[in-house]
Amino acid sequence: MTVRVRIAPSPTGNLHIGTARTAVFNWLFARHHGGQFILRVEDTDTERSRPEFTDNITAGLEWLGLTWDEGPFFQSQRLDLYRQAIQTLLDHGLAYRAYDTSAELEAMRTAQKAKKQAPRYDNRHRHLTDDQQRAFEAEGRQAVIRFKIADDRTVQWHDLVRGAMTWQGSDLGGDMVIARASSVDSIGQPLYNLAVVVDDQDMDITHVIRGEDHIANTAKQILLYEALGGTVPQFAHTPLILNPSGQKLSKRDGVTSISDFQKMGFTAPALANYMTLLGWSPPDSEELFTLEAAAPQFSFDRVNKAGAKFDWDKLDWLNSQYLHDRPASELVEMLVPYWQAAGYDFDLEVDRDWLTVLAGLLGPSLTRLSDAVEQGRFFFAEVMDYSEAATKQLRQDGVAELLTATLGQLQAGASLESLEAVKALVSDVVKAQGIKKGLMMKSMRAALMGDMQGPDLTESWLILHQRQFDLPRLKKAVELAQS
RNA sequence: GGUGCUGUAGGCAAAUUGGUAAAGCCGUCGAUCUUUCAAGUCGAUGUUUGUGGGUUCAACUCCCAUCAGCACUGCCA
Repeated sequence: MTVRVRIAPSPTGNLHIGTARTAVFNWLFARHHGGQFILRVEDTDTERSRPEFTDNITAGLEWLGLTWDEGPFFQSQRLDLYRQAIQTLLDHGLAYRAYDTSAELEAMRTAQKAKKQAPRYDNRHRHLTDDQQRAFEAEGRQAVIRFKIADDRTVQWHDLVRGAMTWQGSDLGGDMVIARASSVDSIGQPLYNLAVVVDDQDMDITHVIRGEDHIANTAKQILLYEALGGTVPQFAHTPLILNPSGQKLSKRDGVTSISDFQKMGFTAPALANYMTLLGWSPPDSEELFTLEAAAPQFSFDRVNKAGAKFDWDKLDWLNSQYLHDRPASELVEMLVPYWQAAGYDFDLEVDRDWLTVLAGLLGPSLTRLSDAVEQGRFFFAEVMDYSEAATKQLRQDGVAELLTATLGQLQAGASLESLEAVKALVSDVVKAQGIKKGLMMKSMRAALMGDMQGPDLTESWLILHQRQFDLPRLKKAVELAQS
């Protein structure tokens, strides 16, 4: 039997990192076993589901490289299937209509809480007589459909991550609602637990891999599988991703959606790599890998049981590792959108080579792609402001002369076609002025960059020279040095 | 309140069936390289596996108790 797994996001928000990590594990497991990875959009909640979220989710999965083999399927298009299943349960006496109003249910729960009892449906409508039913209908009440859960039933399964799991029927909250309220001659909107089981069965899902917040649902779903006469898949409940205080990472924790990470300048391979490391550890302890490389090694034996706190430092480090490895030609493609968004002045067509060199210069010092905005800022404008430290440097003894001499060479048409030429010019000035190279370099850094730190000076100078920004900057620096 | 799950250094984690705990990574600190920053390289730092018992020659691994955290407890998914 081939492995078939699925990711079943609900389009009630953008692709969340928790969902994405679950998708990663599913994808890895499918790839490892040469199985299929299916995308199913769980949009049975028509109130909260939105098409733009579906778009965000599919785009995010694609961006991460989590390509699916089948789908996307939409639950909203499969309602007949669910209604048939519900009808079957009704016909077999495994489900029934309950006429409780929300006020009645609320009153029941508050009473239970007051008595320090666990809130649960007390199955009060499980054995309604025909007369009672007609009476409720006469009142104009609608009915939900509840699936019977026997209190004395014990549900057990072997979880691929957690091992033996046991759940008592009485702890499942009473007979569960599987269809929303509707008039008695119809079946209302099917609910999550029912739809999931029908779909997983219909799609021949062999392994259900999801977050551990679904453990209680699993017990309920197993009962539904049995009632519907299908084989029960295997389950793997993965640990949750936690915030710094140890709670399930949620929207309240700030950045949690994949598209946000993307905007912030994280690369897909680094993010995917990091998500894989959250809860799983590779057998060879090599922590830098692609999803493709991880797949052959992936198994639930090495998935941790405890939740994992999200760590920005490590994500940053992973991202920087990917960035430092990228060739300039590849890097420039990733950086250009950020420079464009920042409104920097360049023409992609004519400046491509120049931009590529710049990307190569900045690459090794980038942590996030967005860092290229700040780090690249002064390459895109003819002149810039001078920092305090730079100004101080420019006003040191001998600096005005040194800059004037350099300026003179440039104006005399000194050619700066290569790094060697720049270096030659530097040593010429150093020799002629009888100064230390350090003073020359620091002063030129101050003059050209307006700051005392930044990327390699020689390379930066060459890049600036290609845009003819070095001359005006030098002029301005001389003025500053003499003031 | 109930049920379930989890508990190894600041974070992620490793440790085949009990057999020298903390490998590896991030972080932090330092050194080094360099015109600077970052990167890189090298080195240092963390201390007994939530706690208390028990079984055993031997326990992170097994048993009991206890504490804490988290998750779930919807006509959301």
